[in-house]
Parts: sequence; C-alpha cells; structure tokens
Amino acid sequence: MNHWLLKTEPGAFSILDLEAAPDRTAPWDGVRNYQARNMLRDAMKLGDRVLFYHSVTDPGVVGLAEVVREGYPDHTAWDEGHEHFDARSTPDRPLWFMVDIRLVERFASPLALKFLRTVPDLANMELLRKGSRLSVQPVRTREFEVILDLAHGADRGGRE
DNA sequence: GCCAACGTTGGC
DNA sequence: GCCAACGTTGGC
Repeated sequence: MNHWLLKTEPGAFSILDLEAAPDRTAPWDGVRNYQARNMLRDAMKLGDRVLFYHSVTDPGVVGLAEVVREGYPDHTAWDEGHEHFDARSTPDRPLWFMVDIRLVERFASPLALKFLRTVPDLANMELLRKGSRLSVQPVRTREFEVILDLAHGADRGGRE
C-alpha cells in the first residue's frame, strides 16, 4: 500500500469540487508531466490513500482521498479545444494517464504548508523541499501517518 | 509581482 | 548529447 499527495490549484479543481462530485469521485485529469504521468500510470494502486493538497492560495493539505480506479488514458488529451489537448496523444497510443479518486474526508482544519514546515517528523517530505513542483508525489508511510494525526487533532496541545 | 527551481524545446 | 533559452510552477 503506497501513499501519495496530489496537488491542485483550488481555482481549477478544489476539494469542494471533489466533495460535490457524484459519489465524491472524480478523475484526476490534466497532468502533463512525465514523472507524474508514470506514477499515475504505473504506481498508484486501488485503495492507495492520497493527501489532497491545495497550492497557490492558502497552500496546505486539505483532505484525504483514495484511489478507486487505477491508471487509464486521459482522454481530455484527445479533445481538440480542451484546455489540456495534446495532439501527440491518441486513443491508439495514449501519452497521458489519470486515475479516479474518491474523497474520504475533508479535514475540519486544513494543515497549512507553513505549519507543516515546523513539524520535525516531516523535515524530509518532498512537498517541503525547496523547488518541489511535482503534482503527484509519493509520501512516506510515516509522514502520511503524522499528517493524519495532526489533521485529527492529535498532539495539538498549546497550538490552538 | 517577484523570482527560484524546474521541465521542455531546439539549435548545434 | 549538450546546454542555453524559454515557459511554468508555486511560495512568498
């Protein structure tokens, strides 16, 4: 069982959009980066858990989701006129892939990036690395658990 | 808006 | 294959 973090600009697709989707499930489409593509296509497995991260405005981890469908071709790349159209990708030879995720929970209080930077157990997290841009990132099990504990209010003494 | 970090493109 | 130029991401 692997753990992941998915990054999105809430202006494009936010956790509220996922929450409002039928069955709280939506395709994670539009990724156009090869490293991220490889993880979507090959490494993310059914039942894997995923941290949902908002970038740019109020950056932070805002919820938990799970993979409910493994990698399959991102058909938005075939759609001329679609924002993420890419003529190099075809149904015969798809270039880009996506997974479906379902929302498990939206955190009552999001964990701000600037707070996460203060947590010693997260010091080596990819998200916190300077210049980290990957929109699909693996998360170590330990880091994942620490974040869930923080989101659930464990070890908050004196901080609120 | 600034700018550092990163990925991609394309000339050679 | 190298690498400069360029475009994008994303924190601040």
